[in-house]
Amino acid sequence: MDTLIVVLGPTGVGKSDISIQLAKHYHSEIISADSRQFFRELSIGTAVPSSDELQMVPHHFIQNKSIHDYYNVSEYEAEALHLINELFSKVNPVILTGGSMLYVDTICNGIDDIPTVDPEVREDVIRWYEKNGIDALRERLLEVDPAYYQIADLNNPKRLLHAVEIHQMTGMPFTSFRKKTIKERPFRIIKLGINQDRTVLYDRINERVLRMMDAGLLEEAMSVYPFRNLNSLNTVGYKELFFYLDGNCTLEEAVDLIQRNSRKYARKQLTWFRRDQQIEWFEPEQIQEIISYIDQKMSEHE
RNA sequence: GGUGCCAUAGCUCAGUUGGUAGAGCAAUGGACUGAAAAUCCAUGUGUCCCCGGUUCGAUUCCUGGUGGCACCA
Repeated sequence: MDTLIVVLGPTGVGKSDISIQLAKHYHSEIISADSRQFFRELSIGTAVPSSDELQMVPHHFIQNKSIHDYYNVSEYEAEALHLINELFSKVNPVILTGGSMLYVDTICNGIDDIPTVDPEVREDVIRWYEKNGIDALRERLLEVDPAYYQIADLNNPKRLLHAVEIHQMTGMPFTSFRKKTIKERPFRIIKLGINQDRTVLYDRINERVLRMMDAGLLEEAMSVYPFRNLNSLNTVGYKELFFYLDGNCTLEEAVDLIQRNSRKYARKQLTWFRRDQQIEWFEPEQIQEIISYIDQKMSEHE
């Protein structure tokens, strides 16, 4: 039976390492589910695997896009699923690894078919919101999609904006597209969570940020500084350095902030993963246990 | 050695005209369907440095101690 092994866990825990070991062991290939490693202009701050590592095992969805490209989870779902099926013709299992919760979830459970919003519509709705404020946005949502108004996070402008822009573009309420149906996949999914003691993880994250700075993160940030308003650059490790380059804080403060925001990101990832009962958790050094777990799972109802 | 100031949450500090205390940051929990490393929500009990005194009651006032800082020798 075709099997997708999903390696997930907080940033900095060592997912790449484990994925590479697994890929070597199973003669497999790695698909990244990391929403910032897609961008070829970013490498130090997104901790993409080293060129040595990339040569050891074939990787996919690493630096295959530009920061200037529009990209979203749905496109990723289509492209990644296509590739997964292609890979199954030559390797099994296939390994999916990455910390972007929504992206991982989309591969495992699918995402509803919601129209992509035209850039003009998006611009228009954002301008309207900036002019009229969040109260008006709520009222507008209540008018065009009362069902969503009931369940939406009314403090979160992004949620409200999306529902409104979908309506403006299609004339249909957002909830008529948002079914939250779970798509059945034609392959088995084994979810491996990698985690470790929080203080050890935080130390690792803090050190990794310092190593990124030594490796030239500031120079990398400067090279994309002209485009700092792009969504793809609203990213930990870059936004803080832009803040420094704008003259709003010292470099030391910016590095501090990167460390703190990385820790917060790790915590947020753990919050998301915690509720997923299908995940089997391991420590980073338990590679042997992980392999036996996979073998055991793969031998079940062949 | 003398004098003065300070000691309160993990950190920086506020405050209680005497009725056992609260901000920022850190930390923690949660939400999440095309911007997701994004965005949004929630959570503050701590020997108020120690011993003693005054008081119905002391973290607050007083004596002494300990530690830190500053100035004078």
